[in-house]
Formats: sequence, C-alpha cells, structure tokens
Amino acid sequence: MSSLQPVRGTHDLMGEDARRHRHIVETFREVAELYAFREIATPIFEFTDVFERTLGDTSDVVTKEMYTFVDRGGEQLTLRPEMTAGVARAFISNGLAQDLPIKFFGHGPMFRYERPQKGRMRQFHQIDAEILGVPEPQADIEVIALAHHVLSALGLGDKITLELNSLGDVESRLAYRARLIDYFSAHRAALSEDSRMRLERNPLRILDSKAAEDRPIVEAAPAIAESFNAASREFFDAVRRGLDALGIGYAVNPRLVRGLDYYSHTAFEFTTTHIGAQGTVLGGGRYDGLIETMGGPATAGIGWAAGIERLALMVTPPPESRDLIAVVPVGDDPAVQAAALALANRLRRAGHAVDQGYRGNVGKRMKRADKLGASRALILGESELAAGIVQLRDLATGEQRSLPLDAVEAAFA
RNA sequence: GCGGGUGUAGCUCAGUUGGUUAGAGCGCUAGGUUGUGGCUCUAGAGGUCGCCGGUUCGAUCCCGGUCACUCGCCCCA
Repeated sequence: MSSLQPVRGTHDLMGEDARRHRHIVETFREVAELYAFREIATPIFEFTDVFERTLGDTSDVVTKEMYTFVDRGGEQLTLRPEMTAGVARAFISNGLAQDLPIKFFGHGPMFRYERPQKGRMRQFHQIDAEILGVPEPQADIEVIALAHHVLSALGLGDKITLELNSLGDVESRLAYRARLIDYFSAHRAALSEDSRMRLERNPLRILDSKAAEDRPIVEAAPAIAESFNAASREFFDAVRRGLDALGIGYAVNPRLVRGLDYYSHTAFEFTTTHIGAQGTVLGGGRYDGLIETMGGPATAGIGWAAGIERLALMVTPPPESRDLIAVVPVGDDPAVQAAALALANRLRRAGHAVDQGYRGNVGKRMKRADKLGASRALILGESELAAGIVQLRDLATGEQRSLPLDAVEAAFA
C-alpha cells in the first residue's frame, strides 16, 4: 500500500464511478431545463461570514464541520458546506432582485469535516435547485416536482419515499418552539444526554431523535400543526393539494425538521432504506428570511440539494458507449507514420473518436485496440500507402477489406 | 466527537498454532506468431504482510499505540 494516501474522506473518481456521477449530473441538467431553471456555478469558497450568518451559529455544520482558513491576504474563508448560502450571496452581489422570480440549478463539490461513512464524505457533491422571489406555495410544489422528476428519471422511483412537513411561518415556528421548550423541560430528566443538549440549542431536533429513552416523550409531544396560525395552515394545505394534483405521493412526517436554521414553512426529504445509515438522499425547504438576514432585500426562497454520492450508490449507470476507431500504422517507416497521423487527424476532425497507439508492432496495437473496445481498426503499412489504400478490419466479426485512403470518411459517414 | 469490525501484490482474497525463499486467481509485461486483436501455451515483473513501538533467540502472526477503510451513534445530502 502506498504511503501517498488521499485526504481522509476524499475519493478519486474514475471509470464507472465517474460515469455514475456524470449520469446523475447530466440527467439533472436535462430535467432542470424542462422546468426552465438556469444554471449557476458559484465559487467553492466564500467569506466565512456568508455561512456563519446564514446557517445559524448553533448548527453542527457551522460549529464543528466547516473547513475554514485564513488566506495569504488575511481573509477568513470557508470551503462551502452547502450551496444555498452561496447562491443567496450571488443573488445579492449581482443585484438579481431586478429579475425575480428566478430559478437556479447547479452542482459541485461541498466540504464538511465529518467522520466518513458510507454515503458520507468530507468532500462530497451535490445537485441543487433554488427558486427565489416566489412566496406562493406554487414554488414549493414546482421544486418538489422537479426533485421527484429527477429521481424518477434516474430510475429511483420505487426506492425512495417523500416525507413532508411544514415548520410554519416565523410566528408559528417561534410559538411552537416555545411550547416545545416548555414541554421538554418538564421531561428534562428523562431525556437522553444528546437531547438535553438539543434542548438548549435546537429543541426541534429532539423530535427526530433516535434514542430509545426519548421516543415515548417525543410521541406525546405537542404537534407542530397545533401551533400553526391560519396562514401557515393554508400554505401547507396548498402545497399538499398541488402534490396531490401532480400525483406525487408523500407521507406527512410531523417530526421532520431541517438541520440548518434558515428554514420555514415547507420542509421535505426524499429518503431510502437502500444505502445504510444515510437515509436522506435529497432534502430541502423554504427559506424566506435568508436573503434579508444576509443584508439583501426581503426575498422568498425555496430549494433543495441531493447528494450525488448517495444517488450514485443506487443508480444504474448507462453502459459506456462510444464508437471508437483504432488507427494502426505498420512498421516505423516515416512516411507511413505521417500518413497514419494524418488519417487519424482527418477522422477526428470529421467527428470520429480515434485512438492511435504510440508504440509497438501490429500485434501490440491490435491488442490495445481490442482492449479499448474499438469497433474497427484501420491498418496502414508501406504496401497500402503505395497503393493508396488502407485495410479496414471489423473487430467484432474479423472481416477485413481494403478501402481507398481518401474514401475513409465516406465509408464512416 | 463516541463504540464495533478490518488492513497481506494494481484488484479480489488465501496463509503462517511465532521460524529461514509469503501464495492463488484476475490484471500487467515479454515470448510462441519479426504485418493482425479476442482464445490458448510458456516465462517474467510486482510485497518494507498499513505505520511506530513492545514482548521474544526470532514478529506478517502475540501485545500497545497510531493511521486508514468500514459499520453504527451523532449530524446531514
């Protein structure tokens, strides 16, 4: 084993793994364009402040998972742990409030200092979709429909379920939070150690605790819907009616909460039981207060992100398909070498994939052509060159015939 | 950050109750075929047995630590 190891939690992508990633990103791009989303690519690092201000100063991501460093100019920078904050920052930086509503999709690497596990890397990749400037539930519906469409286009329709909840608007959520603190404080002694911690920092998180001792207490906890005001209730109902109209099945999970602080109203996750402990494959929600928090104009927002590595664990990648032609020069006569080079160049310019081996006799080069999966070989030696022809060999059938050198493109058209 | 499992060739894995030259299959290289791939036959290269330390006459094997991977917790996509 080499002493040159990759950084913990990072991974080299090659061969089939690379194809899986590309398949996911390309499928996402195709579907997102059907929904009239436009691509955005923001920097993979931002001023640390961009994330600290938006993700909440009690969230695990901010308090212990960020890759933060000081650059040579003395700036505090952070490798992005998620995409939404960067998109929101770009929205403000570029004055996009003029163009509302706006729909963005993007993808790329994210970084979190976590203990690596199946489907959990320190550098991981997400696909991401955001709608800005639409306070109506139509945006929630569209964004969930897009997620659902992407997952089914990836062939995962029967492996995932949609869980849905509403956190209510800010007023409702604060009211609920207060009720929860009252309730859980009364049961404080019986709670797990983790949950006692959560009581201080993020009481909503106790709701999705897996600790056995928490479960009966959580079961009897007040439901969030009881704290909804009329507007919150109507908003959630509208989202559900929209999903029903689209025939998108979901399960309301009143204990579904989001880890980052900027969410309100709709929260949703697509989950699976197929990839071990990491059940969430795609998660998102509404973040109406985020852009204002960052110093921009009050702007509604909703979006989601999905982990490409997690999707890749479930996806069947399309087979590698390419029609490759091998150009095989015979011998080391300079005129032959030059003619082979020119032939390969002509074919590439005409849009054909061509491999020309760098060395070896005909046997070696044919072997390489076979290994690369070439469908045909063009064999060119001194006698062919003198006659102005080339041998065309079909590598699947073994049939071989000669062809005028200047008729090759026509034969492949 | 916490708990369990695993580290032997490029890959998948044997093996040594502690003993001198650590194996297989696949892959790779070369040759049988100096102008023809797949199949086949032959030969070869490739390992500080993850790393550091301890016990021992002797450690890849036992013990401790460490690093990495992995499963779960936490968290999240």
